[in-house]
Amino acid sequence: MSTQADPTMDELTDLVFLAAGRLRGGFNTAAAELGLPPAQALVLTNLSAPAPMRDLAEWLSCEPSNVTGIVDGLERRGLVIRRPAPADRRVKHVVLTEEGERRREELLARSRAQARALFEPIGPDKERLRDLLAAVLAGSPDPGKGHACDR
Amino acid sequence: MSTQADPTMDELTDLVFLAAGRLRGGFNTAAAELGLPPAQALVLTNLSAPAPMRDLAEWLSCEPSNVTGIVDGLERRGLVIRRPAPADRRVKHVVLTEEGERRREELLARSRAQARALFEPIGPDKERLRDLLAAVLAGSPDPGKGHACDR
DNA sequence: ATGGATATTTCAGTTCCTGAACTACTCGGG
DNA sequence: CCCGAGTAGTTCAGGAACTGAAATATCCAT
Repeated sequence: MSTQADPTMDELTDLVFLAAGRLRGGFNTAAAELGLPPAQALVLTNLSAPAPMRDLAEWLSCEPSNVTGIVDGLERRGLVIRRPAPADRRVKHVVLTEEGERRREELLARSRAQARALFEPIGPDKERLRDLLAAVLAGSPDPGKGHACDR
Repeated sequence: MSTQADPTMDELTDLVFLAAGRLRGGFNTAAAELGLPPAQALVLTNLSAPAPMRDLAEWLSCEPSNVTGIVDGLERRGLVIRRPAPADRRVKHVVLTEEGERRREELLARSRAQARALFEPIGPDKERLRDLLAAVLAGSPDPGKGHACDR
């Protein structure tokens, strides 16, 4: 296993970060326009259905104690409520309000528009790019601490 | 310009975020092992040569006032000093100390190792992936606020 | 009923980040 | 030479994200 510099590899990591940065920049801008800080907006996108705090923490790759604060913010803004799960009253489901649903749709729409604009240049090669990235990610298991935050 | 859902596009954005998340997770872990918070580690990697605060802010896509705090942290840790530029005494160059240089090398080594591990699965297709991403990024200009932070 | 797990919260402490106001310096024109 | 416009950096107040440890409430198996 060589430890030499690998220019292609370095370019590749830079490009992945740059591409993610563009997407994230667009997402954060869209979130800000809707009056949402990044982490709260990120959680919102993940609420296609009610979800326990625990799942959100796992999805965000962060400590559960952190999720408390983020969901507090969403609750303050009236976009979400906590509903104790009937089956197990320890767990609380985070559920979108009507306003939360609206805000989420708007956020997704804007986010997708950003993505479309970014990937426009390669047009037909979209599938090829997707397959390559999928192969990369299928390769090694998630080592945790991915930290989706600041999408 | 259609506003319909585009499954390929959505997969693509998810994959880019996932890939970036893996890299970032590895980077943050490496940084933590070296006793550095993410943003400070990130700045460290960008100091291949002394740089004015201004340039760092631009590279990070953040406000100059933010860089002050980050560089303060690096200075507290003795990894960096501020040196007024002789040509223009308004600007301060951020310069690595000996220890800073060592820490930077170690950080880069670990970061590159992570990247190698991640991209291993696609082996020979590395170049193809790089070219596709390069094409994507060459397409539209940087709208700013990319926020490289939390690499 | 007891005790060991699990879900969430609370709290203290750090880091990151913005926007506005401020200091220090540069540089061109009168 | 001095003045004013512009630029680099800092300071300050405030918000948001994050961790780790300790506390609370609940579940479940014995």
